[in-house]
Amino acid sequence: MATALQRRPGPVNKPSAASPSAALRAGKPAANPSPPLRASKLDHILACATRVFCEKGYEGASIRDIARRSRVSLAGLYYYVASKEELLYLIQKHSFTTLRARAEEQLVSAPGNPEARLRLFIGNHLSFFLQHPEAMKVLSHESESLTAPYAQEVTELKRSYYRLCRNLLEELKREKGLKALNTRLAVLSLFGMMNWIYTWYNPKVDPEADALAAQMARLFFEGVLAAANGRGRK
Amino acid sequence: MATALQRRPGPVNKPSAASPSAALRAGKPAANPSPPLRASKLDHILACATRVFCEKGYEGASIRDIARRSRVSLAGLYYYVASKEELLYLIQKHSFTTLRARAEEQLVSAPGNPEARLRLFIGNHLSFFLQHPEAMKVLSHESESLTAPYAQEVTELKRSYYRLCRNLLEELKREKGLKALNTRLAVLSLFGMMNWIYTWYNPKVDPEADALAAQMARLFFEGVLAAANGRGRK
DNA sequence: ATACCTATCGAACGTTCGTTCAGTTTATAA
DNA sequence: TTATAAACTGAACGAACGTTCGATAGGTAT
Repeated sequence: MATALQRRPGPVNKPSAASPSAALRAGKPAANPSPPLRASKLDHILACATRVFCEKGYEGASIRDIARRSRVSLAGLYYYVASKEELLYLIQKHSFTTLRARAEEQLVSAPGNPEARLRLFIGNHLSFFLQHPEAMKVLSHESESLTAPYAQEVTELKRSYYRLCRNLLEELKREKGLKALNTRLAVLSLFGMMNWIYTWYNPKVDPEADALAAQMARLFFEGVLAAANGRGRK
Repeated sequence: MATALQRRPGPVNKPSAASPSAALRAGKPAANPSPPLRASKLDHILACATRVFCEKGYEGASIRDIARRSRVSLAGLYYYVASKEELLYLIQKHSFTTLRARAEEQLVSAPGNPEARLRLFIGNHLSFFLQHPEAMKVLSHESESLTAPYAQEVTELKRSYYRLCRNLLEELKREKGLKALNTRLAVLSLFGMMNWIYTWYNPKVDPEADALAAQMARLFFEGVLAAANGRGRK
């Protein structure tokens, strides 16, 4: 999971120690502390950091907030992570990777019909969104908070995910002969609909993921299919 | 323009001085400095603050950044504004107020047809968005950054703007008998499409405001009109 | 001249920030 | 038991933060 990027930037002045996260993920949890934490403490820290970033924003959150929330000492955090920025990077990378992996997983075992495949994509995006609201808010809201070396890799992931969706729409365009369809604009509008959800979704009022996906998909498809041909109304 | 809220919160320990911004806006620019700034220095400061908040985010931006950008000394800023938060508040309030005012202005002198009126609303939102991209990004991105007393007033503005749009859609629903239409979901999806633009819009690649509005409106209407009746496809 | 506002600023206040370091404890291996 | 490395921490570092204060000009009114 850790690429060359993981240890390149940042100070990390003790080159003797191998990547601690790698050491942790390997079988040996080593020490004494309470059983619940042993398995993978980095994951625990990342989960806490996600919630803190979600609540206060990346810049507004302090490392001390995260240390308090995860019940690790301030200095202890730096045993697992090189910097505050790396925390955000790991969160975004992990979220995007699993989001895209799920989408691809659903698509390989799916019908060839472009419209059905797009529906799957939308359903996957929204169900993931509502299953991990904090992570998705951090993904949506802090997309500009990473700098030089970290930002590139996440941007790459984002682009490939966007491309996946746009390719599906372009298949649909070909199949249905929608000459006038601006696929870039349509896909970005679709992402706008979906990613904006974190600003308004209220589980007490709004439908669950499946129904939400169905409604948004219907709105999107009827719009795309009807509007992209002649301008005539229904 | 300044309501009771303007001077209530924050320290402002010199009760003798009247609201400086009010004093400024009144006819007397008073002093010596270069002609271009005299007219309304607060507006100049707000414009600079908007750009800084847009570039670095509210939490990531420092008062010193804004002072440097507006060529006012650090302490000088506090002659015009009580706090950093008031800067954001004034920006958001001003943007929302003029956005809503424009929309209402367009709607009073418009045809009674609900669909045409909604098209006007969308066109107004997008043209304002692309005319003031920095301000709209600050509006979209920093909607959670204000706290107790300030946040309420801006939330109120936002709600009334949202209500304006939703009422238009409910008129359409009634007119066309769209029994199955969830207007809350539809309106929030529309705002999602529109407000997400700040994350991707590129003037070199993407259409201008009018064309953009036309395309998004078409996508939205065809989707709403076709999808809200029976589930049948075209 | 005197008094009084408006507008402005340099310098500092106290606090919080991300990060570091020297040191301690704990678990494993010899 | 002793040596070694992993896991962890209290205390501090320097820098940056939002904000305040005392002082200083210039303009206007008396």
